[in-house]
Amino acid sequence: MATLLNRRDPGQGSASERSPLHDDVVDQLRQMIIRCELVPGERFTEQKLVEKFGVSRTPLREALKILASEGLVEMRPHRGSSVSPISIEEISETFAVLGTLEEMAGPLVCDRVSNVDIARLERIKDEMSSKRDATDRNSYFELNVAFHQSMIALSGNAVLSATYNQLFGKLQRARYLVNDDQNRWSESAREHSWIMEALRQRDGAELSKRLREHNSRTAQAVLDKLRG
Amino acid sequence: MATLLNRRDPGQGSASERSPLHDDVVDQLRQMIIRCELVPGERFTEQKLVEKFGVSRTPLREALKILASEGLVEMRPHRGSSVSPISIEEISETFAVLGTLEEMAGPLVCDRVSNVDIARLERIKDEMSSKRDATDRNSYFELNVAFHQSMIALSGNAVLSATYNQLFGKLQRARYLVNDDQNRWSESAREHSWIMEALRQRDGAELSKRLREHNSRTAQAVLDKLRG
DNA sequence: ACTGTCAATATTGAATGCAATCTATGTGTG
DNA sequence: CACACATAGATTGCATTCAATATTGACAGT
Repeated sequence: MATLLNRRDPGQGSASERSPLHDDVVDQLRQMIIRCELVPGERFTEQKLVEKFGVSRTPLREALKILASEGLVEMRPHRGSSVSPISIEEISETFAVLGTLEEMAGPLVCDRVSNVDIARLERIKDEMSSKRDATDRNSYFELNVAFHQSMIALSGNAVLSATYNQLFGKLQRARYLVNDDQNRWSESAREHSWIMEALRQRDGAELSKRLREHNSRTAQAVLDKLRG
Repeated sequence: MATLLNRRDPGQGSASERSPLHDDVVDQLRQMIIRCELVPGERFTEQKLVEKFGVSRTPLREALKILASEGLVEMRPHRGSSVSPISIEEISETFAVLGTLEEMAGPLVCDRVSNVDIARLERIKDEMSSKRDATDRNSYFELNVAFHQSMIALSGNAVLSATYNQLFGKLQRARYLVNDDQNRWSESAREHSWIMEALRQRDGAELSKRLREHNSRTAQAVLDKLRG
């Protein structure tokens, strides 16, 4: 059996908190679900997962509970767990809420953002552009997450940020499906530049507008892909 | 959010859909926390809770995990669980996000609401008014939850609704503290009537505005209470 | 007397075993 | 031949046990 126990690096001399076993399982399962290595709707028995991860059922079940609370897994009493199906309706609704949250964030971000923050976002954006070849799909993907979530985090509203991240996570699978579209890819890069421009000028209203535009276009691309 | 789905169905004598043990624990613990019977910040050992609820540690820990994902409980590895402290900052931020979500819901609700829906909301509102004596504080409280959550549910956006409910839940404790203020109570009743009026006229923009106003006033009252 | 270290105890994290429940297969009856 | 029902196997839910970690208190050294 493959026991992949990557404990969080305790190498730092500081009193590092060792992560519980189920955290590893959560991270790995989440990635597998996001990358569609586990087919949406597929039911998995606990036995199978226990063998795959080399842990006992207790931490495994805890992991499933967490993923269920994130909406990636569905658990029905006595009937086992399954990967949540991708619902076009739900994806569409999630994009709508995300758009509203980004719009809310715009002015808040512009009020608080520092030049250092902007530089950091620029770096993420540039790195994203450099990772355009198909080999680095996953890196690009992670950088896109970092870009958007870092942006919203600058609002200073931790609840807003957490809510945003949670909903963003629910879209990851769907985004992943559309992540190989080169046209959308370069279009998205341009939009990121637009967004940064509004941010540099600290124009809250304009930032809101551009974020919403970007959100809307991304939603369109993802939904088209899902339907076609 | 998914916790709202698996409700125990009391009417059916058939044991076809029995709810898991931990659901009861979650419901009871949540109420105790919301009603501040468990002091914020207080740490509880699993042993104590096991004795109190008469279940074993396994379902109890599952319950704690769920409450942790709702933000009512904090769990630190090897250091036990505690009731999340009430942070004024967090309460304030949560109100802000809720206000934005209500604003988003306004037009959606007005586009879809039926006369039957309106009648149901009216009934809730009227019942709320009838429960103004201090003996029925908890009933009033529950009805207020039902009023707001039912309203947002009418948006037809399930993700919006679930997100709203989740954030609303995080505010319950703070609301409970201010729930004995007679002035705010009658003021709130008037605002509910205003809101219903905009709804009956299907004026989405106006509904948004009044929802935000109500949200803002409630936030003010709660935060004043917390600070004073 | 104060502080740092170490052992004893308490408490949580994980694993295993047992009971309850669901699902699938096969049999009998209309 | 279709359908209802019963039984066996599989799977989940819960309880208990074992292991790892944190906390508390005492003791020795400065």
